[in-house]
Amino acid sequence: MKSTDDRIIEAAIRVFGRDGVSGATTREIARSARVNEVTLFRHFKNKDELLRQVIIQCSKRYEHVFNEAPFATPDDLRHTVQNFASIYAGVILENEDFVRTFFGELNRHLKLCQRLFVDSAKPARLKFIAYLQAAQKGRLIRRDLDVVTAADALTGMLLAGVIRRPLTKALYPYETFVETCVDLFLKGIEP
Amino acid sequence: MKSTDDRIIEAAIRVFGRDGVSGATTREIARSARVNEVTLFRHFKNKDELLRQVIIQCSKRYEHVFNEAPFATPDDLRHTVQNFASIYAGVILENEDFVRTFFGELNRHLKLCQRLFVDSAKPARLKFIAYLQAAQKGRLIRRDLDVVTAADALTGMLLAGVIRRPLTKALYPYETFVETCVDLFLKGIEP
DNA sequence: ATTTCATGCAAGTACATACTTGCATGGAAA
DNA sequence: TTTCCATGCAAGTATGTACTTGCATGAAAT
Repeated sequence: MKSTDDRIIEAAIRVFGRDGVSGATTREIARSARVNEVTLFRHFKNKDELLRQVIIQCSKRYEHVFNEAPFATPDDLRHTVQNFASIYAGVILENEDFVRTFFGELNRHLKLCQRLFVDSAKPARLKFIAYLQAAQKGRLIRRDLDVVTAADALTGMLLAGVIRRPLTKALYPYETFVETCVDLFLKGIEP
Repeated sequence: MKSTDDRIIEAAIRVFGRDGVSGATTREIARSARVNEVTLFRHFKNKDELLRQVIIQCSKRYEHVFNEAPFATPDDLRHTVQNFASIYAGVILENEDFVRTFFGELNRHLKLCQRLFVDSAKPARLKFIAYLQAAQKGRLIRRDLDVVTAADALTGMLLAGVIRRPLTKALYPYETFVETCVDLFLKGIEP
């Protein structure tokens, strides 16, 4: 049995993702959580506080997924990149609407978005970059490449694929797109 | 001397970009256009109609930029890709807030966003893809690559770079990121 | 000189939304 | 059994926002 807090947060995630932050109403969130609107305000001081808790909750979740799934396979660069890309793509695809909405809110909620998108993925990002740097020392990646920027270029492709998905899903499935991105990246970093 | 219509649309572009679609108020748009709020409603039936006109106006602008700037240089793949990337990056970077906001609105205004992001860039996109296909026939690009998806991967990197910019600009300037993307892409498509 | 027209301004309407208060209820803990 | 405590419900407040109406004004067209 889920706690009322959790039900409200789950509902808020759905409604924020669907209607946007200022488009989401406390009434609709409460309705979606099957809870009286008053109960919502008994659990969360106000809409802003609810938003904060939603972000904190989601950040923890993302961080957990990133940290639980080991992606680095020693001596197998291709495999490592594929794993990393697949985990990263998986997380954002599962939270497609939510992710899209909050990138749209970047200017209006910079701090929260930083926690949501940067802090939660930081350990995994650093681990991936460290792996690339090691591979670069081992001559598996060309020396003239800035692997930090390159890593962000990879996640950027995957992110854009999700954000644009409603515009492109008639053209190709997202999985195909991810494959091409990984393919491009791997060929692109070769010496 | 700019027409009142134009002043209102310019203001709406700014305010929509800054405050989001449902966050933007007609009062604030009017204020920003230095026009009485009543005047705004005399020129545009309602907020939705103003939104439509804003999108139409911006689409035309983007389309114009894409069509005016010739990027294809025969027999110089690198140059062509660089040109295309630089034009594409230029347009979205100049409209950073607006672009971010409306990608966040993709689910809620699919049709308008399609016009804004897909239709306006369609001719340029097709031209670029045709160029890549020709280069692929000329053995400048590896045969196993799906150039359509690859082209979208390139624009995806550039787009994500802009959308994430408030989160990354402390790390590297956008221009550096664009260079790395083009570099990765060019190496990635080589036979 | 007269008319036309775009605009400003003051005021107001209707509605939605965030948030509050007071009371009733039912189930779990004491 | 009694006491809590979380919740529901009805009602209400305060504010913001889209949008309207009526009138005044000044500049340009006739």
